[in-house]
Amino acid sequence: MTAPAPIPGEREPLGRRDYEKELRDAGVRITRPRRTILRILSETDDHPDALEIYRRAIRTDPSLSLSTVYRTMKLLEDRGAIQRHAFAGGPARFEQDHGAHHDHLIDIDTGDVIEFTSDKIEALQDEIARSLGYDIVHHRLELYGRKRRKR
Amino acid sequence: MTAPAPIPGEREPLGRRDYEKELRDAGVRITRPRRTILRILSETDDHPDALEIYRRAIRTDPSLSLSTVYRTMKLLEDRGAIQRHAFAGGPARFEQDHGAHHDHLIDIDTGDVIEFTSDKIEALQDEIARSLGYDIVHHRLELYGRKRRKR
DNA sequence: CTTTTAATTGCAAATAATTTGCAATTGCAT
DNA sequence: ATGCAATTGCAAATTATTTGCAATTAAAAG
Repeated sequence: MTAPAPIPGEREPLGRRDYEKELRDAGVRITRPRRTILRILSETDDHPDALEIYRRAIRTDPSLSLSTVYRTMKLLEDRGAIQRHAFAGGPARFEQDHGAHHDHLIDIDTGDVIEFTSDKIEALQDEIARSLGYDIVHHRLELYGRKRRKR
Repeated sequence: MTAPAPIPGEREPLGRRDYEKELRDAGVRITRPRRTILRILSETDDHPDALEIYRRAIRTDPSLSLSTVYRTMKLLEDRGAIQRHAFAGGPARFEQDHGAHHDHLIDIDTGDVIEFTSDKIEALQDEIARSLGYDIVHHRLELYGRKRRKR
């Protein structure tokens, strides 16, 4: 399958990592299910969970199984190709790792996820951890909010 | 594990909240299991999960069941008596709601939880959400770290 | 203090999300 | 093309939590 033509006006990442090549070079076999899943991840801008990835995947390859989705997510996470997020009260959701760290604002009404970054917050986090005698290995900052009503 | 240090001059709840009375006044029946669980929560400074609360509870009342722990946690959460935290990759952990909001630093080696607050971070979060057109309903800030080795 | 009765409980079974054992299949180096 | 270890699909297992239901119990009423 060829990648679909880019939709005019749609946001596209500037430089896209070639995960298929990266993985192959790392000695990972590129199988049909993996190719399918990688394509789905590269085509989406949202943060689908495993079941949603599975649903999209079987449109292309009906024999692909949910366990393979889970196994592949694990593999991709370990290789740094994707990020796993456990938002409040729901299944894990995934997104391609596009390099730049960011935090999330989750719309509690729709489940929509908006990404943001704040160097100031990052700096404050480091400062706090240091003052408590710790080094931060990773962190999780999630804002759960509701769209502000115009008034 | 560590409660936030009381800030001198700042208003703090004088004694502990009397949850038993609060709940009774709210029309909640005070049963043996509930009394047991409330006592366990009030006696601990850590963030136990449901199973751990259950284990501690059956030392007092061996007939108490895990489902009752879960049901009681739900009830207490709804009444604002406890807070539920879903730290990365594990079961929900609970703590009595002692009023003051705080965030958590989790020791990735031991599971220990250190509480902290930062007005600056809170303010920045509000600012970010507002700029994205949202009002924050709640948030989650967790730092996962490792104790700094002296050098 | 007994009666009354609806809330609560314990237990087992159900769910939800994810993982795993295993035999069959497949990528890819030869 | 061939061989074989990696990978897959499927079903069953696990983990965390919830729920249906009959039995029990708190607390209101008498």
